[in-house]
Amino acid sequence: MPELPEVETVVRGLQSTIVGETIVDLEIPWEKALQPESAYDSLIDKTIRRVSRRAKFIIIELNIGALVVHLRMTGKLTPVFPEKHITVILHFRSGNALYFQDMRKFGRMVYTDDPAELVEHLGPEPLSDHFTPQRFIKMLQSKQRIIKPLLLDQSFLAGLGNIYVDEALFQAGIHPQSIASAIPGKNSKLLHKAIQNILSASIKAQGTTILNFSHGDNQSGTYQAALQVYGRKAQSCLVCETAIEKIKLGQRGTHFVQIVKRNSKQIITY
DNA sequence: CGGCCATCCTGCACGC
DNA sequence: TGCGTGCAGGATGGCC
Repeated sequence: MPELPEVETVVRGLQSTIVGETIVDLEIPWEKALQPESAYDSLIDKTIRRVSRRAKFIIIELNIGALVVHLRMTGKLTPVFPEKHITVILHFRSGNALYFQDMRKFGRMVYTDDPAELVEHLGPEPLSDHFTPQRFIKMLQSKQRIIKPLLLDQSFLAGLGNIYVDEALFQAGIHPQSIASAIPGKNSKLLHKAIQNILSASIKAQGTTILNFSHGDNQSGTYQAALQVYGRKAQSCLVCETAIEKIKLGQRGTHFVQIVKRNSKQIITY
């Protein structure tokens, strides 16, 4: 499922393929995927000026307004014709096209005059200069919530999903059920560093590809090879050989190990 | 405010 | 082989 690094990878691809294209027609095989209803008319004859990202949202700026896209679980934006699960097609004057493909149909495209409004509820970007360790420590200190669901809350911190949250907590040696405000500053700082390191490394690897759906020359990332705990239930921890546990936390599969013995590092519940 | 649940969807793994 | 069931999950919204 696309999280920040995967969306960043998609955006970089789009920047070199669709900027400058003018939309001349649309096909909408799955009506719900494009909103509002008036979007069809709004998009005709619009030219793509720039493509950017805010957390997991893709912002396709047009000469008037913008198309804000969220891929959710299984959405993909590709210039290559996908055989199945197409929800929206943008046809360009050049003859090229952009296909919105989404097996589970959760993804959405929204045309808006004011894209900023659609992303104003989001917390800080984890890789921005504004997201300092000091700020993160303060953010955690003010929350009595369980750390894992808190990190998944996009209004708290924007861009992390289930995979990278499990990985970051493991790397920082913090139990996913810890109460945020009880985590010592020193460990919050480690978590901040883990979040940034993991996201940066994953962007470099062009993201994580967990589910590859048979055929499809999808541009797949390689970060899955670097995952330490996600999807490794009952396998042994790569640091200490303890079996990785999987529990349900806030309705999400959650992977962790109780104790990491080597380096005398321990997964601690605060 | 936080916790919990349902909703949206489909494909796949599983048991029989 | 094929059927039924459960599970996966990002975001939102309703309820307590």
